[in-house]
Amino acid sequence: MAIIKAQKGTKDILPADIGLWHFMEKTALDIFSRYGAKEIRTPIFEATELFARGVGDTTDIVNKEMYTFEKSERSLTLRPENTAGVVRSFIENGMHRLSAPVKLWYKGPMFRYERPQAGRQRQFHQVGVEVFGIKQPTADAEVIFMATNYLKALGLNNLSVEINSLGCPDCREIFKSKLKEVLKPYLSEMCPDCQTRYEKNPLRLLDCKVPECNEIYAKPEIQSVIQSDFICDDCSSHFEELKTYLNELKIDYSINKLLVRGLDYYNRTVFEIKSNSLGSQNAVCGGGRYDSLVKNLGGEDTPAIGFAMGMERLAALLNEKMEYKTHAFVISNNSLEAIKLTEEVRNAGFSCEFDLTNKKFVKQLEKASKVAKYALILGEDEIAQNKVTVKNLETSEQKTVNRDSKFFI
RNA sequence: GCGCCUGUCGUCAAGUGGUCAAGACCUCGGAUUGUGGUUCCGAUAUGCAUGGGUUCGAAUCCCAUCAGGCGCCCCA
Repeated sequence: MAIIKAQKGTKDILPADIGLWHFMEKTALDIFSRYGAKEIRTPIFEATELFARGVGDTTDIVNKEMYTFEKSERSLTLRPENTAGVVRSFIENGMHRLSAPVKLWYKGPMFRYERPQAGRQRQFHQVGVEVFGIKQPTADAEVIFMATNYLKALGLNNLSVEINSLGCPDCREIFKSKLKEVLKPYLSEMCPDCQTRYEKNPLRLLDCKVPECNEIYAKPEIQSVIQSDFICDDCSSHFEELKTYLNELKIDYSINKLLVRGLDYYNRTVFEIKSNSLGSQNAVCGGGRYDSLVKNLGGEDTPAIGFAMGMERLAALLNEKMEYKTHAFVISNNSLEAIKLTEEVRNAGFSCEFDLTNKKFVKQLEKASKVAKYALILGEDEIAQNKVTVKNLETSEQKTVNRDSKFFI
């Protein structure tokens, strides 16, 4: 009979890798807590409309990548990202009445119907942070600190931070129309993708990889528009203040004027953190400010900023195996005594196992050396004297001690 | 949705039309009569993703399907 396999783009996280995931999750709790962030867990599925209104119905994520299904005449969707869900919960639970800022973090699976490739799955995991209620750039800085400190705590150093400001809706519209105007004469020479982007999201034109397009965009009159500081005075001073904080705190970053991001809700600050050892899906973190999303979803007008990180991509960079070893393995040909001692050690708070099949001494020791740090040898002599021989399986040191002493620590 | 590549034991892998489909690791059994990870012996694919086709003969050639990898698009 044919076996049933995991679905395309989904993966098991096996015991051999789970240590790494526990490490990422524990570090998230540890680091984000230092900033006063609290974990929130929202449902895996939400009303489809939440994503259409929240993420934006012109985005690819909403247009072609959602897992949507009908149940009891409702249209439901497996969350493709978690900002919309967290915002929904923020509004629904009246969190705007909590003392600002409200700092939330989350981790969990997300679902996007895409062609899988390196660093991209259909079910993948994100860990992210959202900070609500602060319009000042101090929040932008703090969110970027949270991201960089988390990555540092994981032991990831060779990552580059890129930032940009998209401006507010007003100044962005002016920039968009300027850009479209200067590009209009070349529209017919651009690649088909760029022609649709020209209408849909002109800002995205700029990081096209087709050589012909790049030639066009390299023209002086177009570069002068791209490189111009189009953002208004308020947006500009917000961005300058953020840069001051990053400079003073010695965060290594660069400004990428082409950094746009694909979700509709961003304004002002956007940022990405990239690795150069991940192939083409190289962003481990993406985030930005979304000051109008809470209001657009029906809540009180509340500024907000956040980020999300792809945990599979982090795991790919953290290639160390963190396999758990059992603390102790009891070796004895007396099953009853082995059970008793094993339970004693477990009750003292340590992981412990014994050979359930009562194999020969040598086999038990061999098994112990594979799975445990210590062997607790309980032979005829030890039982008779109420003792146990404790052997360190890495150093081979061993000593025989009284059974009731704290030998296992 | 598009392009390129791949699919042999749990894992890595040899084999490119004609002996019983190498080998290694893992796993399991045994030997060495209480000391392993670093000894020795043995077991483990009538099967080469699946379904068709070509051929006297196919894991090896062809087609389709499925799955995987990489890239485009997009994104974490």
